[in-house]
Amino acid sequence: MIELKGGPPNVGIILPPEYFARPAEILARDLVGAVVCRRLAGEETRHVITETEAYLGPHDLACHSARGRTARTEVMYGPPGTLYIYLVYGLHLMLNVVAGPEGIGAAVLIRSAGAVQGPGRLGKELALSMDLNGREGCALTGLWFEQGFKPSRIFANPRIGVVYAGSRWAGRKLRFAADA
DNA sequence: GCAGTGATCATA
DNA sequence: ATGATCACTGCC
Repeated sequence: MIELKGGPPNVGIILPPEYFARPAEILARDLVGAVVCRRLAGEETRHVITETEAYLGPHDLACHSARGRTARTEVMYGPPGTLYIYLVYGLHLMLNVVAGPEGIGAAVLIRSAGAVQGPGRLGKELALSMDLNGREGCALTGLWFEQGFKPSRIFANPRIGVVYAGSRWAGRKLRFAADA
């Protein structure tokens, strides 16, 4: 487990798959302040993650895996650290990482990073494509995560766009954002 | 405020 | 095969 202590921040250390092998609720909180990195055509870009959401598994009615294991949700059941990408509203590709423990179908949605606010815009900024779906987040894939900074303050609020899940789940504070 | 856009999933 | 439903955004 990687821990940020006092002193100079350890930027540039790639988060290994084991890092993601924790409950989504914990992981989502810890990923705020981490860095999402992309390499495309030889160019590397980095954005500090500012907003995430946790999707806990089949018991979480807002989670895709609550509808069972399907062709789309299959990758959520894969190893932690796997990228889960999907299209919403016919337009926007969402970036998620599978959380642990393996096999329960939990993931963390990366909503905002750097100056880019909103998961759809982030998908565009990172030039996501469906062939990243199911791949491990690592340098070879061209999309990975690095250790970043510990935000001074993190807010927890209800997730966006999940009212259909009912108040019990829509109301839970599973969305995490850094102090702006 | 709401139209656009297309994969996905349930119903048949 | 058909139709409703979206982890949203941008322009009215």
